Amino acid sequence: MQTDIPKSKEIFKGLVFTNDERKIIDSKFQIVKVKKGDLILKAGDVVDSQYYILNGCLRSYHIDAHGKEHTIQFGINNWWISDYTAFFSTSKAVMTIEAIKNATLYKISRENLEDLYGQFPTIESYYRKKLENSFTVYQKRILAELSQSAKERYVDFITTYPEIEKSVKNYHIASYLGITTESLSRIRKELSK
Amino acid sequence: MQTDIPKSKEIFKGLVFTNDERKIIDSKFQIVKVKKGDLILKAGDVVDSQYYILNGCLRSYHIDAHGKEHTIQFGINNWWISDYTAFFSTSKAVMTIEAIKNATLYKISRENLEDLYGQFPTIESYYRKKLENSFTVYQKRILAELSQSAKERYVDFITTYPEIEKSVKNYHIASYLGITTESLSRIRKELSK
DNA sequence: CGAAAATTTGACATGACTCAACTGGAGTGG
DNA sequence: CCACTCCAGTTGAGTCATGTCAAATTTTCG
Repeated sequence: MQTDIPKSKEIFKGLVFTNDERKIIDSKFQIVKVKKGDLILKAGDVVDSQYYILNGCLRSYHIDAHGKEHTIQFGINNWWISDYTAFFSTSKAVMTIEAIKNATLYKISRENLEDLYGQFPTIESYYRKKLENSFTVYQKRILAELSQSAKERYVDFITTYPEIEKSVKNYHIASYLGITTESLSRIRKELSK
Repeated sequence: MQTDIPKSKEIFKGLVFTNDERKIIDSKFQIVKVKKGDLILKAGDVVDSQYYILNGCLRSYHIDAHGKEHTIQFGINNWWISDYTAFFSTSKAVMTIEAIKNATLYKISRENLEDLYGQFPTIESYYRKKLENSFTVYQKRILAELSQSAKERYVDFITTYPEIEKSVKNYHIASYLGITTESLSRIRKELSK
């Protein structure tokens, strides 16, 4: 039975709960299995959930005015993914989230999450830390875009996220770095020397 | 007397407190006056405070490996400023914060802030919202850097932040947009036609 | 195996950078 | 009140990184 899987042990690894507490927490999450190519969220959708990634690989991307895709985030084991901008402001999604590989997710709604915040302060501070971390990661990315060449950013990417590199296509990486696949190809050729 | 200024009325405009509560809150903030050119934080410093800007204008910037400055944030009336990456992780500052104009700030230490969190849940959620907003702003900026030309980003900047444009030099804006002053000058010439 | 998808390559275009020189204004001091 | 300096902004010429478009090649996978 799916409901017997102790999701809280996966998700909140550092936190301590009693068995009864774990039952409550686990009941707030819903297992979602997606296949490669599936979209779990489309631009324009109402966003009322976020997703913990048990396994698999996903990416969230934005399609700009010229129809080009820009990857904002990849997600693998143990990461979270959603359109947070829309999730926070209860506005419509500007991002699309796609499974790059088959994946198993634990979905939680805003409502259930707020329930957990109320009952478990440690969960609220877990999410706060997560948000603070994401903020820091975003700031680093802004600085990287302002100060580094495409080549430097690519090298940083593959050294920082070797696990992600294994799971995604080069054109996904290009769309994360903000360059064309052709440019990425030339950078890779340069580096292989 | 400085301590009689009701800081909480400025800072937490939407929130309701009793007079006694306001006294407690106000006591956690310290008034700091800075002159144009002053640095309130330098890269390498320990960061244990954040600042509410009552008036004036500041910017936070990072100096990269080639010695170039990249402005991460401007701050004017009613905004907050700090090196949040360092503040959150209690690590050393990577940002420098400079007063662009004389300014009056309300400073709060991490310790005092955590006190307030404990006593006033509405303050904790005020800061959560603030963080969520900043996250959203950063995401927009990442997407702008990935998908827009320097000219488009400049136009966005001056329409989104007309108040800031008034207070800062063009070379500050250039360092925010990630372009040289020469390029910005050419963009402005183009637009003036 | 064969078709579709992903990547690479080539030729050329372009936006932004670099460096150096110049302009115009805002003080400042003789 | 002029000469001087400093600072911000502008302009010009040449360069470079990355983009565009088209075609060739390689990889993936049904």
